[in-house]
Formats: sequence, C-alpha cells, structure tokens
Amino acid sequence: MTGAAPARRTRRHDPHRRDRLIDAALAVIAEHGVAGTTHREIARAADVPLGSMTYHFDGLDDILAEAFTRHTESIARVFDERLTAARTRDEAVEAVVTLVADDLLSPGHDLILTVELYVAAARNPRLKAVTQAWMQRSRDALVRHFDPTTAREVDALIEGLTLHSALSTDPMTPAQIRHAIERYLR
Amino acid sequence: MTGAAPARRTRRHDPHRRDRLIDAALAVIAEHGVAGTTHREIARAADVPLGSMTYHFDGLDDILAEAFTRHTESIARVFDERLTAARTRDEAVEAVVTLVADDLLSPGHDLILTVELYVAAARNPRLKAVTQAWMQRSRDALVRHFDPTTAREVDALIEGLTLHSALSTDPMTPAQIRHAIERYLR
DNA sequence: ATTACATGTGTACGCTCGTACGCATGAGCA
DNA sequence: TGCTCATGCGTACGAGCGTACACATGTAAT
Repeated sequence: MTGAAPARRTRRHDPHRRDRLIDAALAVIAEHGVAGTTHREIARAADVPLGSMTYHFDGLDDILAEAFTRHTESIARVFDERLTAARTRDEAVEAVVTLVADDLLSPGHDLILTVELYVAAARNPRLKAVTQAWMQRSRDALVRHFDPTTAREVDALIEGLTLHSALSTDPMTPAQIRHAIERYLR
Repeated sequence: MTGAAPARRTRRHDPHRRDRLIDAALAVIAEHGVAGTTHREIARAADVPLGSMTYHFDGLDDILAEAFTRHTESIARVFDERLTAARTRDEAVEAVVTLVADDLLSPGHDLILTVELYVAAARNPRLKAVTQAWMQRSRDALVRHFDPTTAREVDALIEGLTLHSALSTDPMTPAQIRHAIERYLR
C-alpha cells in the first residue's frame, strides 16, 4: 500500500516532457533556490512521477546546466538583438538603458536566477562555462558600439545595478538606472 | 563500538569555542558554499564534536547569521575607517579605489562569501537584515564625501566590479578597477 | 570538601535526498 | 496484426542531514 491511490492519470506519450521539465526546474530554482532544488520538487512542479527524472536527465547537475543554459540564452538573445539593431552610439546607449531598466528589472524577470547561477557556478565547472559564455556574449555585443575598456566597465556597472536592485528593499527606479548608465556612457 | 577510538582528546574547558565555531563556519561557507555547510562540516573544521553545535547555537540559521554578521562587520569597519580618514574628495576617491582594488580583491579576501550571502539573504529574513545593514553602512560612509545619488551609483559600481572579478577567469587588474572608479568619480 | 551548574560529548531518531532498477505500456514499424 | 523498444512509472536502498537528549565532567561558589 502506497497510500491513497494517486489519481491514476494515464499520461503516457508526453512528447515535450523534457522541455517542460527544464521550465519546471527554472521555476523551482527561482522559488526555492538551487539549494532547494531537488528531483522530487521539479517532478512535483511539472506533475510528473519521480522516476521520470532519472530517465530524462543524467543527474541534478545535468538539469541545472540545461535550465541555466536556457535562461541565459534567452537573455543573451534579446541583448544581442537590441544592440545589433542600434545604428549610432546614442542608440546603443538607449538600448542598454532600456535593457536594464525595462527588461532585467521588470517584475516578470526573475533576477534572483542570475545570482543563483553565479553562486552555483563558483563550484560547478559546467555552470561556470555557462556563465562565462554568457558574459562573453554580452561583452561582445557591447564591443560593437564601445571600446573594449568601456564595454567591460559598463558590463560590470550593469551587473552591480541589477544585483543591487534585486536585493534592496528600496530598488532603484528606472529613472535612476538611466541616470547611472548615461552618466557613465555619455 | 563506534569505530576506531577517535583520539581521546580531553579538550574540556574551551573558552573561545563559540568564536572558533563562527570562524570555522565562515571557512566552511567559503569552501563549500552555504548549501554545503552543515553542522557536521563545521564541527569537523573546528575539530569539535557534533553535539557541541547544538549547545552553542539554536540551529543552522543561527550560525549562518552570526558568521555573516562577523564577516560583513569586519569589512564595514575598514570601509568606515578609510572614508572617515579621508579629508578631501580626492582622498575619498583614492580610499574607494584602494578598498576595492587592494582589499576586496586581495587573494586572502573571500569574495565568494559576499555572493553566498546575497543568495542566502534572498530567502532568509535574518540574513536579509544583515545584508541591508551592511549596504546601508557602506552607503552612509560614501555619503560623507559624495552626494546621495553618486553614492548609490558608485556603490552599485563597486558591487559589479567585485562580483565580476570574483567570477571571471580573467579578473580585472587593480589598474582596471582604478580606471573604472576614477572615470566615474572624477 | 561539597555542591550546583555551565559546558562538553556521544549517540540515536526520523526525515529527505539522489539514484537505481524492474516492470508496464503504447507508438511505430514490418 | 504482431513485435519491439523507447518511454513512462513505482518503489526501494543507502547515505547524510538536523536535532534532541541523556550522560559526563570540570569550575567556581560555598
């Protein structure tokens, strides 16, 4: 006896299960942190039996790597597109401001995921690679409009502004973000 | 039988044990992360029996809070002193540069502890209070020499610079740090 | 010297975890 | 139709965890 019969679903044939599991993993990380992310928690979030985790992934590290890869790539893509579209330096500055103030700090965007990635990457080589690929990509995008030194510095500034806002009870307003970036770039 | 007799120390009467445990906790956090920090790991690091943890602390949260409080206060103290000693704005800029380039980024300084604190604080109210007290204190120190907007912005910049350096395989040099800060403040 | 109590120590309990693995099942192909 | 195997499912196992708690011991007050 395993307890009350668990609502016998007959959910065979679930083609995008792997994808759904990766999304569920991101949701769990955002809610409970990497430390609170377990096979069981992800399975519960995706409404899938525990045994399914072993089948689709090689282990927890595997899931984390796939989840964070998806997360960073979706950010990097937007970053790339906006900066590629910019034609002048002023447009590039505007693109950066918009990205940070409107996208990274928008309520729907789970800023905490980024910090979680950083910490996890400190001790997980695979996640470190994910982090670095991402940093490289955003710096490459910046270098198209700014000299390498400026690109690196503004990259760090963006990091600090978002992190600061993510953790403060009194987050910076979009106007303050704009002021800080423009002060640096104009 | 518990296994090989564990080197019968007679270590009774250990007056600063609590202090040593807090230091050991910081060492364990730096090495294994908050997620890998357990009573047993700290006890091992301090060479103390497991039972001692229960006696000296109310739980793991209690230890973490005390450890991070010690960590942030030791940084804040230096920050305060240096900025209080500065008499002119130029001296204040110099103090900030030195703090970041020489202290925060020095090899002995465990930068990763800061990031660990941030992540842990996101889900632990007590640690959130520790983080905010620290941020407030460093901003107060900056406000003695810079206007509030500048103080807040440079605070974020420092955050980004140190974080960036902590995670990159190609960390910024002290000269690059100096360049970034001076560009912003002069 | 006796006592009281703060401190130190060892161990046990119940829990959750990652992972392995045997069995079930149904989709796609011959 | 019948076969086959990728996929799905349930459960079990051993390990490590936080915590509680009974007992030991040394200090300091009387």
